[in-house]
Amino acid sequence: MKTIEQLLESKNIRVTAMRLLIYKFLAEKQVAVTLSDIENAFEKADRTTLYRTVKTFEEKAIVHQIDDGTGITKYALCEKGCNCEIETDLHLHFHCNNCNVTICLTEHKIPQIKVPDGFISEDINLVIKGVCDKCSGL
Amino acid sequence: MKTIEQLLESKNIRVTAMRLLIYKFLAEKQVAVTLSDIENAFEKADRTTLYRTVKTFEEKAIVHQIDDGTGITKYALCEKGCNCEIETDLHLHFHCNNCNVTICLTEHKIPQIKVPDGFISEDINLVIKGVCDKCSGL
DNA sequence: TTATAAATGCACTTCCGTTGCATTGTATTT
DNA sequence: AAATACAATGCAACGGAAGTGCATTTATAA
Repeated sequence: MKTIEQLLESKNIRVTAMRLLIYKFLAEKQVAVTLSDIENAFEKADRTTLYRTVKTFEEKAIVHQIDDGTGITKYALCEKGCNCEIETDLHLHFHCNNCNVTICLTEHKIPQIKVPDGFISEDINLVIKGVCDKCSGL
Repeated sequence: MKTIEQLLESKNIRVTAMRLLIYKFLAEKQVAVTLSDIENAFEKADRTTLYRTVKTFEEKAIVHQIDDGTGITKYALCEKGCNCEIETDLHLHFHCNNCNVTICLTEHKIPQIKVPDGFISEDINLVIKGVCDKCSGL
Protein backbone atom coordinates (compact mmCIF):
# COMPACT_ATOMS: atom_id res chain seq x y z
CA MET A 1 0.00 0.00 0.00
CA LYS A 2 1.52 3.23 -1.23
CA THR A 3 1.25 6.34 0.83
CA ILE A 4 0.21 9.55 -0.85
CA GLU A 5 3.69 10.91 -0.23
CA GLN A 6 5.22 8.00 -2.07
CA LEU A 7 2.79 8.38 -4.91
CA LEU A 8 3.61 12.03 -5.38
CA GLU A 9 7.33 11.36 -5.19
CA SER A 10 7.06 8.60 -7.75
CA LYS A 11 5.53 11.12 -10.11
CA ASN A 12 8.21 13.69 -9.39
CA ILE A 13 5.90 16.10 -7.68
CA ARG A 14 6.96 17.87 -4.53
CA VAL A 15 5.06 16.86 -1.46
CA THR A 16 3.34 19.87 0.05
CA ALA A 17 0.63 20.25 2.65
CA MET A 18 -1.78 21.65 0.09
CA ARG A 19 -1.27 18.80 -2.33
CA LEU A 20 -1.78 16.19 0.33
CA LEU A 21 -4.99 17.84 1.42
CA ILE A 22 -6.33 18.11 -2.09
CA TYR A 23 -5.40 14.54 -2.85
CA LYS A 24 -7.18 13.33 0.29
CA PHE A 25 -10.22 15.41 -0.60
CA LEU A 26 -10.40 13.85 -4.04
CA ALA A 27 -9.85 10.39 -2.61
CA GLU A 28 -12.71 10.77 -0.14
CA LYS A 29 -15.14 11.93 -2.77
CA GLN A 30 -16.58 9.15 -4.83
CA VAL A 31 -17.65 11.55 -7.54
CA ALA A 32 -16.02 13.95 -9.93
CA VAL A 33 -15.61 17.44 -8.50
CA THR A 34 -15.40 20.90 -9.95
CA LEU A 35 -12.82 23.49 -9.05
CA SER A 36 -15.53 25.31 -7.13
CA ASP A 37 -16.15 22.22 -5.05
CA ILE A 38 -12.51 22.19 -4.07
CA GLU A 39 -12.62 25.91 -3.45
CA ASN A 40 -15.52 25.51 -1.05
CA ALA A 41 -13.71 22.75 0.77
CA PHE A 42 -10.57 24.84 1.23
CA GLU A 43 -11.69 28.38 1.75
CA LYS A 44 -8.39 29.37 3.26
CA ALA A 45 -6.49 28.49 0.13
CA ASP A 46 -6.27 30.56 -2.99
CA ARG A 47 -8.19 29.60 -6.12
CA THR A 48 -5.06 29.73 -8.21
CA THR A 49 -3.24 27.27 -6.00
CA LEU A 50 -6.09 24.81 -6.22
CA TYR A 51 -6.31 25.34 -9.94
CA ARG A 52 -2.63 24.78 -10.49
CA THR A 53 -2.51 21.82 -8.15
CA VAL A 54 -5.24 20.06 -10.04
CA LYS A 55 -3.54 20.92 -13.32
CA THR A 56 -0.32 19.41 -12.03
CA PHE A 57 -2.17 16.28 -10.94
CA GLU A 58 -3.70 16.09 -14.36
CA GLU A 59 -0.37 16.36 -16.16
CA LYS A 60 1.06 13.62 -14.00
CA ALA A 61 -1.96 11.39 -14.55
CA ILE A 62 -3.10 11.49 -10.95
CA VAL A 63 -6.47 12.89 -11.85
CA HIS A 64 -8.35 12.95 -15.11
CA GLN A 65 -10.55 15.63 -16.47
CA ILE A 66 -14.19 14.95 -17.20
CA ASP A 67 -16.36 16.90 -19.53
CA ASP A 68 -19.87 15.86 -18.58
CA GLY A 69 -21.71 18.42 -20.63
CA THR A 70 -22.59 20.76 -17.79
CA GLY A 71 -20.04 23.18 -19.15
CA ILE A 72 -17.94 22.98 -16.02
CA THR A 73 -14.82 20.87 -16.01
CA LYS A 74 -14.74 18.17 -13.40
CA TYR A 75 -11.90 16.12 -12.03
CA ALA A 76 -11.64 12.68 -10.53
CA LEU A 77 -8.80 10.58 -9.22
CA CYS A 78 -7.35 8.00 -11.52
CA GLU A 79 -7.46 4.80 -9.55
CA LYS A 80 -7.69 1.03 -9.83
CA GLY A 81 -8.58 0.26 -13.40
CA CYS A 82 -8.30 3.79 -14.67
CA ASN A 83 -5.45 4.13 -17.09
CA CYS A 84 -6.56 7.31 -18.75
CA GLU A 85 -3.48 7.63 -20.85
CA ILE A 86 -4.20 4.38 -22.65
CA GLU A 87 -6.77 4.88 -25.34
CA THR A 88 -8.13 1.38 -25.32
CA ASP A 89 -8.76 1.56 -21.61
CA LEU A 90 -11.08 4.55 -21.50
CA HIS A 91 -13.99 4.26 -19.16
CA LEU A 92 -17.19 6.17 -19.37
CA HIS A 93 -18.90 8.64 -17.11
CA PHE A 94 -22.40 9.01 -15.85
CA HIS A 95 -24.00 12.34 -15.11
CA CYS A 96 -27.16 12.53 -13.03
CA ASN A 97 -29.55 15.17 -14.27
CA ASN A 98 -31.27 15.11 -10.91
CA CYS A 99 -28.53 15.54 -8.29
CA ASN A 100 -26.00 16.86 -10.79
CA VAL A 101 -23.38 14.35 -9.76
CA THR A 102 -20.88 12.85 -12.15
CA ILE A 103 -19.30 9.51 -11.46
CA CYS A 104 -16.74 7.32 -13.17
CA LEU A 105 -17.98 3.94 -14.29
CA THR A 106 -14.50 2.49 -14.28
CA GLU A 107 -15.70 -1.04 -14.83
CA HIS A 108 -17.59 0.00 -17.96
CA LYS A 109 -15.26 0.26 -20.88
CA ILE A 110 -16.11 2.13 -24.03
CA PRO A 111 -16.81 -0.24 -26.92
CA GLN A 112 -14.56 -0.05 -29.93
CA ILE A 113 -16.06 2.35 -32.43
CA LYS A 114 -15.24 2.38 -36.09
CA VAL A 115 -14.56 5.77 -37.58
CA PRO A 116 -14.84 6.57 -41.30
CA ASP A 117 -11.86 6.13 -43.60
CA GLY A 118 -9.24 8.80 -43.18
CA PHE A 119 -10.20 9.56 -39.62
CA ILE A 120 -7.84 8.70 -36.79
CA SER A 121 -9.29 8.13 -33.35
CA GLU A 122 -7.07 9.27 -30.51
CA ASP A 123 -9.43 9.80 -27.64
CA ILE A 124 -13.04 9.11 -26.82
CA ASN A 125 -15.35 10.96 -24.49
CA LEU A 126 -18.53 9.18 -23.57
CA VAL A 127 -20.95 10.59 -21.05
CA ILE A 128 -24.29 9.04 -20.28
CA LYS A 129 -26.85 11.36 -18.77
CA GLY A 130 -29.83 10.27 -16.80
CA VAL A 131 -30.77 9.42 -13.26
CA CYS A 132 -28.30 7.82 -10.88
CA ASP A 133 -28.99 4.90 -8.57
CA LYS A 134 -29.45 7.12 -5.52
CA CYS A 135 -32.01 9.34 -7.25
CA SER A 136 -33.89 6.65 -9.16
CA GLY A 137 -34.81 4.77 -6.01
CA LEU A 138 -34.56 1.48 -7.88
CA MET B 1 -38.31 20.40 -51.26
CA LYS B 2 -39.18 22.70 -48.40
CA THR B 3 -38.04 26.27 -48.43
CA ILE B 4 -36.45 27.69 -45.32
CA GLU B 5 -39.48 29.93 -44.91
CA GLN B 6 -41.78 26.94 -44.91
CA LEU B 7 -39.58 25.12 -42.46
CA LEU B 8 -39.61 27.99 -40.00
CA GLU B 9 -43.34 28.45 -40.34
CA SER B 10 -43.95 24.78 -39.76
CA LYS B 11 -42.10 25.13 -36.46
CA ASN B 12 -44.06 28.23 -35.52
CA ILE B 13 -41.13 30.57 -35.75
CA ARG B 14 -41.49 33.94 -37.34
CA VAL B 15 -39.60 34.36 -40.56
CA THR B 16 -37.14 37.21 -40.24
CA ALA B 17 -34.17 38.27 -42.32
CA MET B 18 -31.75 37.44 -39.54
CA ARG B 19 -33.08 33.95 -39.08
CA LEU B 20 -32.94 33.19 -42.77
CA LEU B 21 -29.35 34.36 -42.92
CA ILE B 22 -28.30 32.34 -39.91
CA TYR B 23 -30.05 29.27 -41.20
CA LYS B 24 -28.33 29.60 -44.55
CA PHE B 25 -25.00 30.07 -42.83
CA LEU B 26 -25.47 26.90 -40.83
CA ALA B 27 -26.62 25.03 -43.90
CA GLU B 28 -23.56 26.02 -45.91
CA LYS B 29 -21.17 24.97 -43.18
CA GLN B 30 -20.55 21.28 -43.09
CA VAL B 31 -19.20 21.46 -39.55
CA ALA B 32 -20.47 22.45 -36.15
CA VAL B 33 -19.96 26.12 -35.41
CA THR B 34 -19.54 28.18 -32.28
CA LEU B 35 -21.40 31.35 -31.47
CA SER B 36 -18.20 33.23 -32.20
CA ASP B 37 -18.10 31.74 -35.67
CA ILE B 38 -21.54 33.09 -36.32
CA GLU B 39 -20.57 36.41 -34.80
CA ASN B 40 -17.64 36.72 -37.14
CA ALA B 41 -19.86 35.92 -40.08
CA PHE B 42 -22.41 38.58 -39.16
CA GLU B 43 -20.48 41.46 -37.70
CA LYS B 44 -23.34 43.85 -38.22
CA ALA B 45 -25.62 41.84 -36.01
CA ASP B 46 -25.63 41.81 -32.24
CA ARG B 47 -24.24 38.90 -30.27
CA THR B 48 -27.46 38.56 -28.34
CA THR B 49 -29.59 38.25 -31.43
CA LEU B 50 -27.40 35.49 -32.78
CA TYR B 51 -27.41 33.81 -29.40
CA ARG B 52 -31.17 33.92 -29.09
CA THR B 53 -31.73 32.87 -32.66
CA VAL B 54 -29.62 29.78 -32.18
CA LYS B 55 -31.39 29.06 -28.91
CA THR B 56 -34.73 29.33 -30.66
CA PHE B 57 -33.52 26.98 -33.36
CA GLU B 58 -32.37 24.58 -30.68
CA GLU B 59 -35.72 24.60 -28.88
CA LYS B 60 -37.51 23.92 -32.12
CA ALA B 61 -35.12 21.10 -33.04
CA ILE B 62 -33.67 22.89 -36.03
CA VAL B 63 -30.16 22.76 -34.66
CA HIS B 64 -28.60 20.57 -32.01
CA GLN B 65 -25.98 21.50 -29.51
CA ILE B 66 -22.65 19.71 -29.45
CA ASP B 67 -20.30 19.52 -26.56
CA ASP B 68 -17.04 18.39 -28.09
CA GLY B 69 -14.87 18.89 -25.06
CA THR B 70 -13.25 22.11 -26.19
CA GLY B 71 -15.29 23.92 -23.58
CA ILE B 72 -17.12 25.92 -26.20
CA THR B 73 -20.60 24.95 -27.21
CA LYS B 74 -21.07 24.25 -30.87
CA TYR B 75 -24.17 23.99 -32.99
CA ALA B 76 -25.07 22.12 -36.14
CA LEU B 77 -28.16 21.78 -38.25
CA CYS B 78 -30.35 18.79 -37.67
CA GLU B 79 -30.78 17.26 -41.06
CA LYS B 80 -31.46 14.02 -42.87
CA GLY B 81 -31.06 11.25 -40.35
CA CYS B 82 -30.62 13.47 -37.36
CA ASN B 83 -33.48 13.05 -34.95
CA CYS B 84 -31.81 14.47 -31.88
CA GLU B 85 -34.90 14.30 -29.78
CA ILE B 86 -35.06 10.54 -30.05
CA GLU B 87 -32.64 8.89 -27.68
CA THR B 88 -32.12 5.78 -29.71
CA ASP B 89 -31.18 7.79 -32.74
CA LEU B 90 -28.24 9.70 -31.31
CA HIS B 91 -25.32 10.08 -33.60
CA LEU B 92 -21.79 10.76 -32.56
CA HIS B 93 -19.41 13.60 -33.20
CA PHE B 94 -15.82 13.78 -34.26
CA HIS B 95 -13.48 16.51 -33.14
CA CYS B 96 -10.21 17.08 -34.96
CA ASN B 97 -7.39 17.98 -32.62
CA ASN B 98 -5.48 19.41 -35.53
CA CYS B 99 -7.83 21.81 -37.31
CA ASN B 100 -10.21 22.07 -34.36
CA VAL B 101 -13.21 21.20 -36.46
CA THR B 102 -16.16 19.24 -35.14
CA ILE B 103 -18.38 17.29 -37.47
CA CYS B 104 -21.48 15.17 -37.09
CA LEU B 105 -21.12 11.56 -38.07
CA THR B 106 -24.83 11.17 -38.67
CA GLU B 107 -24.48 7.76 -40.20
CA HIS B 108 -22.67 6.48 -37.12
CA LYS B 109 -25.11 5.62 -34.39
CA ILE B 110 -24.07 5.22 -30.79
CA PRO B 111 -24.11 1.58 -29.74
CA GLN B 112 -26.45 0.55 -26.97
CA ILE B 113 -24.60 0.75 -23.68
CA LYS B 114 -25.62 -1.05 -20.55
CA VAL B 115 -25.63 1.02 -17.39
CA PRO B 116 -25.37 -0.46 -13.89
CA ASP B 117 -28.50 -1.41 -11.96
CA GLY B 118 -30.43 1.55 -10.65
CA PHE B 119 -29.13 3.91 -13.28
CA ILE B 120 -31.46 5.27 -15.93
CA SER B 121 -29.98 6.40 -19.22
CA GLU B 122 -31.71 9.35 -20.81
CA ASP B 123 -29.12 10.84 -23.09
CA ILE B 124 -25.72 9.93 -24.43
CA ASN B 125 -22.92 12.20 -25.54
CA LEU B 126 -20.14 10.57 -27.49
CA VAL B 127 -17.29 12.53 -28.98
CA ILE B 128 -14.32 10.95 -30.68
CA LYS B 129 -11.22 13.08 -30.80
CA GLY B 130 -8.38 12.59 -33.21
CA VAL B 131 -7.38 13.64 -36.68
CA CYS B 132 -9.96 14.21 -39.39
CA ASP B 133 -9.74 12.97 -42.98
CA LYS B 134 -8.58 16.32 -44.31
CA CYS B 135 -5.74 16.59 -41.80
CA SER B 136 -4.63 12.97 -41.80
CA GLY B 137 -3.90 12.95 -45.51
CA LEU B 138 -4.99 9.34 -45.73
C1' DT C 1 23.58 28.41 5.45
C1' DT C 2 23.10 30.09 1.26
C1' DA C 3 21.59 29.64 -3.40
C1' DT C 4 18.18 27.80 -6.50
C1' DA C 5 13.93 26.56 -7.97
C1' DA C 6 9.35 25.45 -7.21
C1' DA C 7 4.87 26.47 -4.82
C1' DT C 8 1.68 29.74 -3.22
C1' DG C 9 -1.06 34.04 -3.01
C1' DC C 10 -2.88 38.26 -5.00
C1' DA C 11 -4.58 40.96 -8.66
C1' DC C 12 -6.15 41.13 -12.84
C1' DT C 13 -7.81 39.76 -17.57
C1' DT C 14 -10.42 37.34 -20.99
C1' DC C 15 -13.97 34.63 -22.82
C1' DC C 16 -18.40 32.70 -22.99
C1' DG C 17 -23.02 32.44 -21.68
C1' DT C 18 -26.85 34.86 -20.07
C1' DT C 19 -30.37 38.42 -18.68
C1' DG C 20 -32.94 43.07 -18.32
C1' DC C 21 -34.70 46.61 -20.63
C1' DA C 22 -35.60 49.85 -24.20
C1' DT C 23 -36.52 50.03 -29.12
C1' DT C 24 -37.75 48.41 -33.51
C1' DG C 25 -40.34 45.48 -36.40
C1' DT C 26 -44.13 42.29 -37.55
C1' DA C 27 -48.72 40.61 -37.28
C1' DT C 28 -53.52 41.09 -35.91
C1' DT C 29 -57.81 43.36 -34.89
C1' DT C 30 -61.07 46.83 -35.44
C1' DA D 1 -55.50 52.17 -42.63
C1' DA D 2 -54.74 52.94 -37.78
C1' DA D 3 -54.26 51.18 -33.47
C1' DT D 4 -52.97 47.49 -30.64
C1' DA D 5 -50.38 43.57 -29.11
C1' DC D 6 -46.54 40.86 -29.17
C1' DA D 7 -42.29 39.12 -30.84
C1' DA D 8 -37.53 40.20 -32.46
C1' DT D 9 -33.57 42.97 -32.13
C1' DG D 10 -29.98 45.86 -30.09
C1' DC D 11 -27.48 47.73 -26.21
C1' DA D 12 -25.51 47.35 -21.82
C1' DA D 13 -24.25 44.91 -18.23
C1' DC D 14 -23.43 40.82 -15.10
C1' DG D 15 -21.46 36.43 -13.50
C1' DG D 16 -18.83 32.33 -13.62
C1' DA D 17 -14.95 29.88 -14.95
C1' DA D 18 -10.41 29.57 -16.92
C1' DG D 19 -6.16 31.39 -17.23
C1' DT D 20 -1.74 34.65 -16.63
C1' DG D 21 1.96 37.77 -14.55
C1' DC D 22 4.35 38.84 -10.80
C1' DA D 23 5.77 39.16 -6.07
C1' DT D 24 6.43 36.37 -2.00
C1' DT D 25 6.98 32.37 0.57
C1' DT D 26 8.52 27.69 1.12
C1' DA D 27 11.13 23.68 0.14
C1' DT D 28 15.27 21.28 -1.88
C1' DA D 29 20.09 21.07 -2.99
C1' DA D 30 24.78 22.67 -2.94
